[in-house]
Amino acid sequence: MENYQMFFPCSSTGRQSSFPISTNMGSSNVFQNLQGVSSNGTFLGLGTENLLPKRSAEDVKQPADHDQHCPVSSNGSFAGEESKGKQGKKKGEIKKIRKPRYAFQTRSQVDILDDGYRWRKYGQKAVKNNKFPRSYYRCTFQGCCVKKQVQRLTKDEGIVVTTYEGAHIHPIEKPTDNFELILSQMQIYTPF
DNA sequence: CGGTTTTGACCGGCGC
DNA sequence: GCGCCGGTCAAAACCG
Repeated sequence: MENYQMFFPCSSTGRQSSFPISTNMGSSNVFQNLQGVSSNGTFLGLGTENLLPKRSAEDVKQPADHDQHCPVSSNGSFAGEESKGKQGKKKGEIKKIRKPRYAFQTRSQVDILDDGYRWRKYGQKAVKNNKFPRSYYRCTFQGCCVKKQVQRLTKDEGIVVTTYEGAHIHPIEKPTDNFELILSQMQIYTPF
């Protein structure tokens, strides 16, 4: 892996903090950060807000008390119980609760950034106004339903946009290289 | 042989 | 109601 440049939208404080992690910080790289990337309607509602229909905004009493109500069976085919009727529109009281999503841009040659977790790809879609497909990944740890999607920008194909959804319920399984170090430094520099 | 990727189908939300 | 679109499913292929 080479040099990373990450931009974190931290809207909890109202502003957004961005700091590059790079070996060539000197180069002028002023990327629009994620909440502005929606110019083509590709990425919407990023940040710490829940992507909920606005009418159910008051129903969101439990933001993240127990994230792991995702039924993950052992062999990857999650939601295995409940029969498998996909069209059966199972009991409707459990609404689809969107977890907050966090995204950052990375300048990298490769799409797959080794962040220490193990991911399984479960989908890939072509997106409008973008010649690169978007890949959908899910954390393979049992009970952990963190998802991420990876997409390369058309405007600058050296940039990979990674969007995380949810929080891991387990430590990093495969601490590789210095990414853990980078993460620790990020916590140090984070202004809260 | 078990886990992962691929890929077309399917589903729900939303705008018209 | 219909069609578009983003997201997910799941079976088959792939791979170690």
